[in-house]
Amino acid sequence: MSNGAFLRKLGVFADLSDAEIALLDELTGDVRMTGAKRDIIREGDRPEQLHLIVSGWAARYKSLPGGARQITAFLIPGDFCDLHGKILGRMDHSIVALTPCKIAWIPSDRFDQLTSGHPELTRALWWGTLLDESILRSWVVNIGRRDAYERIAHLLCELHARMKMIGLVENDRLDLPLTQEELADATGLTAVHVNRTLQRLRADDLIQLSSRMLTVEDVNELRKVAGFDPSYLHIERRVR
Amino acid sequence: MSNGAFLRKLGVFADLSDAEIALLDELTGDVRMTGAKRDIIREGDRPEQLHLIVSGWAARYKSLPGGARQITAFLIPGDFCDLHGKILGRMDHSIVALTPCKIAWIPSDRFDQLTSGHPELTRALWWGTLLDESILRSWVVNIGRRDAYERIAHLLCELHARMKMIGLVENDRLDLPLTQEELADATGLTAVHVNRTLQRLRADDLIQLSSRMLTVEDVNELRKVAGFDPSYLHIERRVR
DNA sequence: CGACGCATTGATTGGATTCAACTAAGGTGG
DNA sequence: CCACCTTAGTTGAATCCAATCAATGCGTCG
Repeated sequence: MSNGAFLRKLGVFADLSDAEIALLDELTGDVRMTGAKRDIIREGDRPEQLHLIVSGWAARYKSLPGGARQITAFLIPGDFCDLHGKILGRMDHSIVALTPCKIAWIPSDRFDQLTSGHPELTRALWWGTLLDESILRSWVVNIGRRDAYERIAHLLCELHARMKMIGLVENDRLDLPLTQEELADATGLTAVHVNRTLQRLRADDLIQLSSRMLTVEDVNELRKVAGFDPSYLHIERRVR
Repeated sequence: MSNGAFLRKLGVFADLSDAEIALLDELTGDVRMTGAKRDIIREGDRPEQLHLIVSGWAARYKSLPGGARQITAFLIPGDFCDLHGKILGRMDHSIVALTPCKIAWIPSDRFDQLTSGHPELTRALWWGTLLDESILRSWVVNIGRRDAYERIAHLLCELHARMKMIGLVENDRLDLPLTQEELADATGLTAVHVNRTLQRLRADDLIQLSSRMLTVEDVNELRKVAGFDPSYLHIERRVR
């Protein structure tokens, strides 16, 4: 199934009926490839299509006048690119593919039909955007109040947990196709400092990271130094 | 009208019918006072009531083991405290009243009725949470990639624009009842450095700030140094 | 009036940036 | 198949922005 990650993610929140699952499945019929380093969506766009990551990594980012860039989210399979763009009317940031990506294109009017007729499904999608918001809050805390060492540790914990949620972690080992520059733009650091900090994390036997594969050597210890509490990811099945 | 700010804010997005406005109006019947420095909601709560700020200022925040605190949002009249808590099931952060606040308590089941029967209203509320998310993204950029001077300038621009949206700015003058420590916890700086930076902003004739009143002396110049682009606040009426 | 919260100022320290050079790996084309 | 080029990662030295530590001013409220 092409959008398995998506259904798996929504499934954490909602008990969707077979009919609703069929509807979602039908949405993701039009899947296209995007090359690495290509913008998927640009700031200012008024989305007529919704985009859902089926495979690969992407990032939301904003560019500043001086040339600096800040990444505000990493997108992995099952994540929507532009649900908020659809509802707010205009994208206030851009999204770039970090690796080659498979992306499902969903016609905007399909989405409108869906949300006007299926309140439970609407809530499930809403839930998804609120999870994004929750992650964003953790980023503010991370960048605002943690030093580089804790900060990178925390980001790695997040990505480890999220990848696990969609079934892409085995033995605490996962694909992490991010350059040090991209990690820097996400954590508000420089690539040089990210490099030195990763070396410390490796020297302290917390992680292994090379050729785009991350192994978390000691999950508990990494979470401890990061001050990572996974509850903000709302992974446990909600009582309803 | 007690919840004028709220309706004004939603009105930016949605053309609500008189019936829908009446529904919202009825929701906000139970208004209570909360004293300054009191927590309105605590991390871990499972909201049975929704809270809407009617008057006063509040802040979302997370506390870190070391005692540090990061504020992730300022809440002003018309803002919901815990919509996401309702949908996600559990609050992943706390909310504190920064001034005495009037807060509308909304029974949770009322909200469920509302969202299951009124898709247009649901979308309007969803829109509100997506606006929060958009502001959060700008905070990540702000803290991640701007220096203290630009950073505080940007925050002041945001608060100026948001207060204007709900009609609480006159002649670029507004109530800003935040201590320098609270500004520090929001910007990822220390109170000492906030103090020095505010002095620079005053010396450069960009702002006046004393005894909880902010006057923006030169909006254009302040926005320029901050790199502030208000479009992320989605203030302009959406084409629908 | 005394105490407390908040703002202010000075001196010092330190984490992260900047600038620059260099290595390693991978891809391409002659 | 190797010379060439590009991209990503690594290392060192100097610099700087913001943090830290500490003391003082000041207003206001019980």
